[in-house]
Amino acid sequence: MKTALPPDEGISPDKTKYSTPDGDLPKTVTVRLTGAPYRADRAYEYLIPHEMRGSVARGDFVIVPFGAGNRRMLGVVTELRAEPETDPERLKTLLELRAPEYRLTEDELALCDFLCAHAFCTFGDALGAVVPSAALRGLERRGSPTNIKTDFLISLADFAASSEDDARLFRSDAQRAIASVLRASGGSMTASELCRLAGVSRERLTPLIRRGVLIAEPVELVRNPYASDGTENPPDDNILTPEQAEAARKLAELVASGEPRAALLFGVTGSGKTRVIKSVIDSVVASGRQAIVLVPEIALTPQTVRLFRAFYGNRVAVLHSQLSAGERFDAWRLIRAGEVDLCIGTRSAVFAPFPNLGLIVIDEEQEHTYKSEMSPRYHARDVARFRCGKSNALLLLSSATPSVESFSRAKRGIYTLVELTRRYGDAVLPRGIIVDMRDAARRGSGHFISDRLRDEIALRLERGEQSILFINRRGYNNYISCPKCGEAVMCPHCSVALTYHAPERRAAAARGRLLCHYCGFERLTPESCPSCSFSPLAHIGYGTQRAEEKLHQLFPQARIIRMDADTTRCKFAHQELLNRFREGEADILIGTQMVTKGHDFPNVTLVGVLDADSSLYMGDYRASERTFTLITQVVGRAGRADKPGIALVQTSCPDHPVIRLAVAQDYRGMFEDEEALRRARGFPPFCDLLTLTLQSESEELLGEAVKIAGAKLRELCDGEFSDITTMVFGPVEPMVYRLSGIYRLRFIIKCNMNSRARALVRAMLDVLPPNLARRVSVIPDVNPNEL
DNA sequence: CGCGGGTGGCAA
DNA sequence: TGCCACCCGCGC
Repeated sequence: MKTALPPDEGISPDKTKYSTPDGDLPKTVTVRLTGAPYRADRAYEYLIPHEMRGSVARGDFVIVPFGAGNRRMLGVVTELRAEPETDPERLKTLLELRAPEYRLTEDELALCDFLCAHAFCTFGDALGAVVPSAALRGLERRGSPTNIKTDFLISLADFAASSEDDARLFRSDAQRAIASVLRASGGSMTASELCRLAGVSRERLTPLIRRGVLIAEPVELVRNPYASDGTENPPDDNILTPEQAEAARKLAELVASGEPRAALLFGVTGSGKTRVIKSVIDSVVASGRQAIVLVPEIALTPQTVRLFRAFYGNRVAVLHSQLSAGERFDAWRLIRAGEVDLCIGTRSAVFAPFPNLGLIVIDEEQEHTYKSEMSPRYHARDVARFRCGKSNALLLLSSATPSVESFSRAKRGIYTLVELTRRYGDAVLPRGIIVDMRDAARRGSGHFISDRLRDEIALRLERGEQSILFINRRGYNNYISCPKCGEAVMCPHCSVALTYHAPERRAAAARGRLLCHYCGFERLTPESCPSCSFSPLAHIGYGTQRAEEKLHQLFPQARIIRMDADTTRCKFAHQELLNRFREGEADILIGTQMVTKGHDFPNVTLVGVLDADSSLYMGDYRASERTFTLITQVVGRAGRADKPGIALVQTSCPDHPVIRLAVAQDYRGMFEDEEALRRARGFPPFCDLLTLTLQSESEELLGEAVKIAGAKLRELCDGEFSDITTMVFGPVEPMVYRLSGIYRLRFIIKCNMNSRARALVRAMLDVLPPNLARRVSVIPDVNPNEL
């Protein structure tokens, strides 16, 4: 169902917008360009031509002449000046001014500034995050409205309302069908809907409109791929338990405080965090404000949307990167116009331009997906905190396994800690059992399903119950290598081994492919070793594909769904696989992280973690925390309803404290250990980690640049920036030294990310001499996911 | 980034 | 001498 937008309300005239702080009409403006590279990303001053005086305002889009060739470039006005700062003789003049309906709001400009300062990006990159690209498209050319899809609202002319003259007015079957559909509707409908219901093509309307029998009125359409979700389900009872009600009351109080607040909603899986959040949103919406709910990945949006649509109907918008440009633009316009109360989406939805923001919820706040790995490299939590600060809104972090950083802040009183301790209906947490795999490992890599796990799966099959198996690796196995010379088959563009993917059609004699999980490179599996021609090659390790195959061997009768990046390529595949599993169309669900979170499967009584150690030794200071989170989440999937469940955790380090804590679902235990360790070693939350990555296609130039940058960095830290505490490490190779043909080396700096530290970063951004800067880039990243 | 001006290598 | 490829600085 498509919704028509109301006509634009227009911009209220406001003299102060068009004059300088002193009340004078401005002579010049400063402009930030949307397409400038970092080195040219400054404010430039331009003269305002006479005809634009009094109509140009801060936030307006303008076309300016730029550079020696006076290229036409799109820019944004950031300041109005009564007196030019530069000699007017040397200034160029604005070429064009875009209509005020495109003007950026003060909130949007502030967000751009925030991103430039904290993520060290260009104004153009910041703008690209703050407004959807479709809102910018077309602005470079003169004025036409951007990517607004229109349809026509069709109604019958008055003289055709009764059926007296039908024979004369409607002369064919198609025309009579149109008339009857319209009469049945009793009013008007969009042309597309009318044609669909009447079963006629669009062209059939034209003659009727030309003769005036039908009246067509253009309307703006809103594309909404989630329109059919949820509204059909009646809301379930939403009575809160006393504990939940108390949590909701506390949080609503924070929202109503009229001050910026932050809280951590901490509760085990199944404790009803979502119900509490829903209740807080109710109070936000009741006070005329709007809320944003962030979820960690696109795959989790449909279920969240369905839930909230059941309550708020079509006053819910969705924003994430998999929407088409038009869909995203339409959702954005509805939000900006205050036509919806709630926006659900992934990281980028933190920019949802609500006019009166009251709440930002970050669900599963510890998830690494909230940190952007591309410019602008922001963390949604930081942007949310900034926005909540400006709007006196509540930032609500929610998790069963909060990040150590956030829980530490809650402990120190920076966030209000709101805790839910009881599982819904007093369901018990699944019993966790550690399975020692050291014996199995000795028997060879083929034994990655222990006897114990096999027996438990068999038991579930017998009872008609379901199992979920989690394995942290996709593909058939880790890599293939030569038993003779020991070489693994590597990606030609990256310094990583390729992963073998078996052909999906099991009957096919086709050879499998080798895939690079980093750059996407793909090749046929070689028959023999590329360096010494030895054959056959050995397959090392196992992934989801091989585990699935093994399960088929062990349980030929079992129905298995595999869920990983390869089986969820297309748009709604993820949701569909989960639905099928929930409907009982399969006995076993096996997959990567995506099987671990956010789904309620009442018939699942067994959860198996095939290799709990895989994330334990990845050399990152968060390895323990991540392992804990992963295992805890997947263990929480078992036995949510009336049936008790068990969780088998296979590991080669059965005595490792983190594995034990995770199996016991002891978050606080993990937190205490981890906090002590990080305090001792100087890791977040006791400092920030800043990386400066240098990258180049040329290994020599990179080496040269790293020498210069390293010397300069240490010089700055010991000299100009000796007032702040910094520790410099490196240069070190990232996990992957060469990626898509680009070599990378990085410095790691421990510091507190304040304005002085940011000044240090900015100083580092132009340490390279221009000849080197052209071919080596310097990329700063604050608290990156990968070290 | 992309222009323009400078430079230097090289063929005629 | 003339041409072009590449380097480099700058943009208001």
